[in-house]
Amino acid sequence: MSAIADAAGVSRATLHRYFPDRQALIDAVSLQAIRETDAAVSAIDWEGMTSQEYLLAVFEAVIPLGDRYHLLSRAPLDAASDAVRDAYARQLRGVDAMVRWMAREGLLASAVPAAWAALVIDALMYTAWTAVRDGAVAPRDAAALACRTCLRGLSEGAP
Amino acid sequence: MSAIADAAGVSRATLHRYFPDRQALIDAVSLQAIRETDAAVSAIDWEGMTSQEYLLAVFEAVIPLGDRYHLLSRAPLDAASDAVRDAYARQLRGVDAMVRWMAREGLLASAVPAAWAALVIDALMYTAWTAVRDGAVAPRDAAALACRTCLRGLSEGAP
DNA sequence: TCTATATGATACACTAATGTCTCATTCTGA
DNA sequence: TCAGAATGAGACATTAGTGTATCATATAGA
Repeated sequence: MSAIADAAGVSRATLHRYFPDRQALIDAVSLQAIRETDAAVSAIDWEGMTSQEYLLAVFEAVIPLGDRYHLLSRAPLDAASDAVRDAYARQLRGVDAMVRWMAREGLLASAVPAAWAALVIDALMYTAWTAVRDGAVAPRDAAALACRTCLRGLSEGAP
Repeated sequence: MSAIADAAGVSRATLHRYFPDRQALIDAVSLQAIRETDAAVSAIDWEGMTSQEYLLAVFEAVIPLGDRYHLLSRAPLDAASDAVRDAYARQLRGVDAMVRWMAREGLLASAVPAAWAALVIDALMYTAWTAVRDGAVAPRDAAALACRTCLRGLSEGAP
């Protein structure tokens, strides 16, 4: 809390006035992250898109928001408020819906369970962000690389 | 430390006799995890294997060891001892070597940087383990799924 | 059996962090 | 200008956790 107050250029007392305790702050930051992500994804006009194009658009929209989730990944979800848990569950359902769309368009190999596809999409989003952050991949390439890795990785065919 | 001592069926005092402080314990567990992984990977007889077969064998050997790394992922690496940092760097070089082998055999698309390939392999190993742990994927399928996702995801071709 | 070693239980000092409170100061808007 | 609101600085009590030390007991091996 001290470090956060310092980084915000604010005294610790003021921080506690806005967020009574630690968990309230974490909840607020979590909700903010989820809302930003929702907004970025909702802004995509998917009319007339294939699911491939949509997936790429989602990667492009979400990867730059990776820093919102970085610290949050250490915050135990079961300590969060109901609002945060609900919002998070909604996000997961969004990924599932995308996977079902991909499946309808025949982009999922029969050997690939939907649950695995959703996990891979999540994991590659996070990996793409860390790759950009650490300079392993150029920011302009990250979304295309991650999207391509998902699409080919999950689709039918050999190898 | 108290929780660990309890889980080990040992008093906190005894725990401190074996590991003087917290960091010593984390270092010991880290080294153990890395050595177990090294042993599992070294046990693979890669003579006459293609890099594809080798990658599958590595996934099969390493995924069951995921729990060794789970808690460690929260331990800041720069607080670790030199021995741990060295061992970890060696492991990363091992992944790089595997990626170079795959590249020599033409399994890496020209659009896919080696650094991205290494990150994807790492990420999917961890994802496969969590998928098994959470029951999203059957243990016997995990390695094949992750390996397949890597190989197709990183290789040349459309989509 | 006897001795050395390992362990458990417990107490202790110390640190870091959290959350609360008070009071003086600053700023903001009518 | 002036009143109300926001902030900063600092003190305070509380808690959790860490590492150390001590002593009695249990255990194993010669």
